Amino acid sequence: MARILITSAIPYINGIKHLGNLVGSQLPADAYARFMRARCNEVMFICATDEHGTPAELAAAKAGQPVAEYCAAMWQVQKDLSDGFRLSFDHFGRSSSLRNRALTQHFAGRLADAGLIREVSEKQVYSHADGRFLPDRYIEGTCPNCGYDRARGDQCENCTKQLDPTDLLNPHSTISGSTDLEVRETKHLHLRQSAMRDKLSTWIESKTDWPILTTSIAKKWLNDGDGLQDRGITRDLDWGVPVKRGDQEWPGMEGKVFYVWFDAPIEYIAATAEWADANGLDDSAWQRWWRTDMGADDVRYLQFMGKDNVPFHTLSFPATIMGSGEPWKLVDYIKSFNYLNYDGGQFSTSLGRGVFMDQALSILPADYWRWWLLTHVPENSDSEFTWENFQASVNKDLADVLGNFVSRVTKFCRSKFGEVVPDGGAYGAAEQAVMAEIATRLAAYETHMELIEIRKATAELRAIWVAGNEYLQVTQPWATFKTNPEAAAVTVRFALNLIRFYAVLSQPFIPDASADMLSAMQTDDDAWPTDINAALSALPAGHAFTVPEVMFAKITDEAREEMATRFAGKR
RNA sequence: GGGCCUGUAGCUCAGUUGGUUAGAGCAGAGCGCUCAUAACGCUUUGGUCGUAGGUUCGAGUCCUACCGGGCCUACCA
Repeated sequence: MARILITSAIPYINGIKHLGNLVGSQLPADAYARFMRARCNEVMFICATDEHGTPAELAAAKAGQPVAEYCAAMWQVQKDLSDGFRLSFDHFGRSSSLRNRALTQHFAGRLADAGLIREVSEKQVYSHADGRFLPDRYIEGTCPNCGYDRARGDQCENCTKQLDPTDLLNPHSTISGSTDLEVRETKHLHLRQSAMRDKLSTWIESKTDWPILTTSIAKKWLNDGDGLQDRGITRDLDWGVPVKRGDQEWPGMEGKVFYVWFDAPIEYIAATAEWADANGLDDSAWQRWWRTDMGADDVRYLQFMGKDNVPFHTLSFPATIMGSGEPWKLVDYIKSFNYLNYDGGQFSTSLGRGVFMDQALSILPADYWRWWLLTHVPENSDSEFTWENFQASVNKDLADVLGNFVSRVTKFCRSKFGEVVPDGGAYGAAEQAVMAEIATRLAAYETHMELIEIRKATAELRAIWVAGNEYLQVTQPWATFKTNPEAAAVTVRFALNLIRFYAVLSQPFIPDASADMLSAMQTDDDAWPTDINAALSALPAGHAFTVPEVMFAKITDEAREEMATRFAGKR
């Protein structure tokens, strides 16, 4: 039994996430966590909301709520949705927790003690009307290079020239529209990532088994231009972790907070501490996952994230961990994902384009979405959601191949033998042949999951379902029942056992359907199979079962067309 | 501008260190079955592997150029 720590990138607090966000980290992480638990490993699966930063403050203002109140409400919304999608986090934390506040301040203090923090005086744009400093992209004006009148302070979208806010002609705040802006001197802390460049580079170079997507992004940042740059880790905001040096005040930093990207990854650790607190456990309970001097030396730690998160997880956060000089657990494997597009374009939160998590659950059960998303997870390149593909995939795989298998077997048995596993005869050549095929495919499925090749694993699982239908075609119990009822009994007994077996193997991907199958088979034996023969004999003759309701209703053409229209844009 | 990823059947994708006739699922065609959600099974039609060169006994795989798609480029997170 291994100990496996899994973290999913933490979703930002300002609204409901779309399916592209879900499939880019939380969902594949969940399938992996479920698989690893099923294999009897000790798993700690952590997620949280990322609550700090300017967008949260603005979203709260727009909602007319204090930011803390807004975040608390949105945390509950996101928590309910993650429950709705059956995301099996051991804890779903909040980056605004006191645990994270203390840990973030602790890390900053350690980094300062190690000489890895320097104070930098820089010029920032202050908006009097908004009463705040403005991040570069919240300032718009006319591009001095091309004359485009909606160029942002960080870059002109029209000519792609990189800009400073002070370069813009006629700059104004995108929040209030005010032109009453002023450049002010302000002091900030920078993390001296450049001082750790060689150490980080050596570490990344050693990770030869990581996805190319992960390492190529890290190497780009390490080697581009003058190499890895220092990074500001504080902001002039109200909402965030107050800047402190450990538990001491930090002279000159009064009223400032840490930058979200500094405290967000630390929340992985803090959320595990929150988990311990919530379960009435002491500090050693979470430290054994995170401190290599307190039991975490045998932990395997995996992170799941979209590609946009890679620089922070391969460089900034490791710099924080390494720079602390304390024995914190470093990540062992980073699985990164490309993007999911929506029907020829991108999902867009601002335009309301695509399907959002709350809408998805209001239309169809979680398993439908989980199955489609996990069979199309963008592991190698961006992938695309279309309603036609979704309908075809779900109807064929879930309704026809799996659902109908359960239906035909249980209904046939009920009509010929009653609602009990039939007695008589013994498994023969046909059953052995199926078990041989399944054993091969199960091994492939397990290997793919261990390597986090989710798509390939789903393909094997589907093939295992198909094997059940092939088996029925070969043995034809509806025919043998007329001449040799005992042969039909063997077939049905084996097929009923396949249903339980499918429930166990399918659980990482479609947990609700899996539970329904177990319930219909009236068993709670969900042990992962090690001996195929034994696993397919778990339900003995005489064992009672029930015929389940239709497990997966099909998506009709009319419903598909209606949904395609409804989600085309403007939420 | 720079960097990275990507282009394989109508669609979605596999193709391990270059090695016989390039695979799967869906869609299409034909046949079979009738227990089942008009479900299932079998067979089968589709590809000069983005284009043009090159290396090699041999290239989907390696190199170069070009074309198309995408991402990143450090103050959104």
